[in-house]
Amino acid sequence: MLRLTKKADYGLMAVKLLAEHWLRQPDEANRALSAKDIADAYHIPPQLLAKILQTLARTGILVSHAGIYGGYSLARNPESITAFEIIRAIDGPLFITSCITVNGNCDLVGTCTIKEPLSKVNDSIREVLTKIRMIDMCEPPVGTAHGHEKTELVTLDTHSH
Amino acid sequence: MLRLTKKADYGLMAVKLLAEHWLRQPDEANRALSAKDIADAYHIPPQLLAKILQTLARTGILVSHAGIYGGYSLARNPESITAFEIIRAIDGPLFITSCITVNGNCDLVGTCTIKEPLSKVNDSIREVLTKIRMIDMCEPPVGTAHGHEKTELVTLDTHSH
DNA sequence: GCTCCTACGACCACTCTAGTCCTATAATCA
DNA sequence: TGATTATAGGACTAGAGTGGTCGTAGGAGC
Repeated sequence: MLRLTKKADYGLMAVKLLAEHWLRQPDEANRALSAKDIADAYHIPPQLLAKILQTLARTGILVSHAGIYGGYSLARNPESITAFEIIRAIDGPLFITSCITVNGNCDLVGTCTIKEPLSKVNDSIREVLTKIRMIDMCEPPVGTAHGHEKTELVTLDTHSH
Repeated sequence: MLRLTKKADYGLMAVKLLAEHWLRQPDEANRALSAKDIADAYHIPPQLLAKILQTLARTGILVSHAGIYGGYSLARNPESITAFEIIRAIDGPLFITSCITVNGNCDLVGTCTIKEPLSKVNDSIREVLTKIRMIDMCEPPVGTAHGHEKTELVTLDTHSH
């Protein structure tokens, strides 16, 4: 239950990578990564990721640059971009129940009695997601200093199966 | 995004009604309501609700009584039943990302970098839902006293768009 | 034995998700 | 100018999940 779509997952991963790239590139010029670069890094279908990045660009979270050496980069610095923004841009507005919709419609107008208690859950989730800034999701040790390997990012999948 | 299924909605509404019924019926005998009673009260498809209630009975949240004057009633008192239990019984376990699954599987094993930050979101949501007890969702003033209107619950849809 | 209820498997229409394909357009470089 | 590399976005599709129905079996009370 309550699963995000894969698109939102992909979007978060992409923006996280762009944020890390941003932190490693002090000059504004080289901050762009192409959709294909990001897709390759995570083994995501490139065309699908491209669409997601386009959506994020349309929302103003990313900026796009067409042409050779083009790609996507953050529109703002990664401190001001929250997980909530990204998820909402991709998956649409947050409504935990079928009752609560953009215009307040409900199939069960008048008979639904759980709308009010669950709208608090709504708010809580939004709050939690808003507190997660992209900079918080980046790898802490700044990277370039001591032979930062990409594979180091993979630390917590010690699962079987 | 992050919407519960209608089944979970229905389940919550049903258990809420059963909880209120429980509070109004001091004697254990008359605490059961049939699936049809509840479905009629909320204009929910009766057969669908029946399945939901069966699921909740199988999970131990409700107890069922076949035969005439049968139906469903709470298996425990409404203070000890949480929204989380009900939702999980109906919609399955809580995993916000496609990455986090029951056995830790991930399509993107090794490349997914957002699993760890989002598992905290997972925990937060679980905590919020666990704090909501069914008794908290019941109408406070015992209801029958002063012409209690259902429509009063609908208060927070002042959205445009 | 009749009636009212739960129990449950099978089935179906519909929507959403994830992904592909194709064409158009913009920017850079030789 | 033309080739290349990139974004932009519409059309489409297989498959999964959701919401709901139908039919049948069986338990309980009168």
